[in-house]
Amino acid sequence: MFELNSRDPRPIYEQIMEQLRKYLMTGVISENEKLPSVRELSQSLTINPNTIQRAYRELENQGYIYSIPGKGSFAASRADISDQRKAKILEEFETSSRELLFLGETAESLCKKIQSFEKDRKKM
Amino acid sequence: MFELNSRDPRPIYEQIMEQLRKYLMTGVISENEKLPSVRELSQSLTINPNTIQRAYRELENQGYIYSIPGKGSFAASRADISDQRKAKILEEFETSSRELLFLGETAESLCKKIQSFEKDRKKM
DNA sequence: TTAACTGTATTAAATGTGTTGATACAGTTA
DNA sequence: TAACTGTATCAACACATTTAATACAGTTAA
Repeated sequence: MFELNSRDPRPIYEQIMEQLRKYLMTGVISENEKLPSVRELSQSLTINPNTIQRAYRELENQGYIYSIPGKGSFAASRADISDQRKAKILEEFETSSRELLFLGETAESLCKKIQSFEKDRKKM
Repeated sequence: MFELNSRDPRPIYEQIMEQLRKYLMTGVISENEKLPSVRELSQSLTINPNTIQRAYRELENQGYIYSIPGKGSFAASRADISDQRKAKILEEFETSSRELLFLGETAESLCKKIQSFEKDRKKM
């Protein structure tokens, strides 16, 4: 389910966070679904449990997952994702949009891309 | 002109890169305009010249600026920005757009934002 | 030509972050 | 009770970032 890319310069815990977000968005993981345990995932990826723990802790802070001691970690509902996290994504959206416009992309071409992203979502 | 934010967790050289890109996009710095020299900027920011040098080196690799030994560093034209850099920005745009759609934003609301960004540009 | 600028390169040391490893404690479940 | 869960802590190591001190070469103006 989870995979690591040794060429990726980002920290391992960030790679895991990104993959889990992606699985949530694409429906590979559903709301309230149980995630692999810290130890289980650390064994299957051959990395230290502390690294998984860090990824899970930050994902919980951002509202993507919730953990119950003794039971496990679970995917949260998208309504639980923190406003702080949403604000950060909006900022990335604004920054990249403005730079693409600066580079010559038109508003129309960017809007078309967004509409095609939306179509991808509806296929699920 | 340039400022550092000690609360910003990003490396200093990245903060400088982001500010220069922003100044280029907003027209604060024009094409072929001379930038502060490595030593000058390092003194005004009270940081090591090597850190400025690194920011300038990477900005040059991405095509945002060009340097002439003995003369100085200058803002490049937007046409010189590397395709690799453009591809990276497009990727950030796609990632943030898809996640915002997942979080409930509509394609229409995102397109409206882009159109307002475009209006901001035309005011310059 | 000299002096004072420019960019660039190199090496070493200090610091912070990411990661590992080992260990421990408490709650849950069969 | 045994085997799971999450969580916490500490020490050690690797690596990236930053500083510091120099050095060299091209440009420019006095």
